[in-house]
Amino acid sequence: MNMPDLSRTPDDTAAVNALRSGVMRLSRRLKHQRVDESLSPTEMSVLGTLARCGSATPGELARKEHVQPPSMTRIVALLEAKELVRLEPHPEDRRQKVVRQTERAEAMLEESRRKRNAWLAELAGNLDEDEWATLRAAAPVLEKLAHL
Amino acid sequence: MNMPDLSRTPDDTAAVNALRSGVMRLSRRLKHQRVDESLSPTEMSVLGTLARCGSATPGELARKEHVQPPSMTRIVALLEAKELVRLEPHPEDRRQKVVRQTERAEAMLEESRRKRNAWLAELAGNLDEDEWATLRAAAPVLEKLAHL
DNA sequence: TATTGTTATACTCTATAACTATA
DNA sequence: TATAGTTATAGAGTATAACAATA
Repeated sequence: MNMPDLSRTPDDTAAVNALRSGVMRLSRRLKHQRVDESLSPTEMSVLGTLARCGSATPGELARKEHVQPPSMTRIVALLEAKELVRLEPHPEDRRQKVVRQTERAEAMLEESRRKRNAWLAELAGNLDEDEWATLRAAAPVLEKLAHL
Repeated sequence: MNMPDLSRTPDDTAAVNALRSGVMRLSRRLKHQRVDESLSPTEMSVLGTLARCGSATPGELARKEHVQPPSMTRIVALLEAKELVRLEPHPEDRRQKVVRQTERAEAMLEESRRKRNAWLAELAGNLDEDEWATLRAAAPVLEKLAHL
């Protein structure tokens, strides 16, 4: 039956709470610590996704970012206005569109990565080596969890 | 000088990106997966904080949740309307107030913990033991990071 | 004067519902 | 009929600015 194991260890409840509260508070701070004031966290995330995938349709992006299609329409429009993405016709389906990042987006991402790294590194400077290693290991798992 | 170490390892940039994107997406999903539809994530977080600290002033809560004071005023008012917190006069400073959780909040938190645990456990069921262990270890570090 | 908290107001992000065009 | 995307609209959550009460 593939039952979810609800009682792995006794302290899982505490871990779930800490995870939720940590994620929520950190996300609130990340919103403020945006590098480019004119780009929302989701816009940044979309650019990151495009950098990895090369290109995607608005629908695919909406599913990946866990956002509703109308929200993605708006986000893509904003990114296009800033010349960070380009919209091309879909080769096989005239209903769909292909979203692709521009060279400008690539440059901006590089710049933004540097600044963000500095900010988080400064924050992480208050962590000891073990704690940082834990976090680094957890990062990909968090991403996986967010996608499930 | 206590310089932040910007170059701990070469893959830190990737880790920072994964951490940010994972945190943002997970927070978006967490918002939807709220147990009690009538309670926002921050309201839940405030209740969690109060459960740990016993009591706090609105100002302290705003700082802990990384929210501006006017936002906390509103949140506390909403919680009070739901009879989940009680406001008492501050014993030494008549400008301040003391926010304290009610018995009702305690019961609700217990109920909510159970449901959330089930939801996250189901999600975490798709992770293997190692991944879950990593996440459990990372949870307190995430909280620490959010507080820095 | 400085600080705590509140009121009034506006903004950002996202959602839902209804619509258009294409499959 | 079903699907991809858009338009119009509303709502939730937070912020900033201006203010009141107390220190």
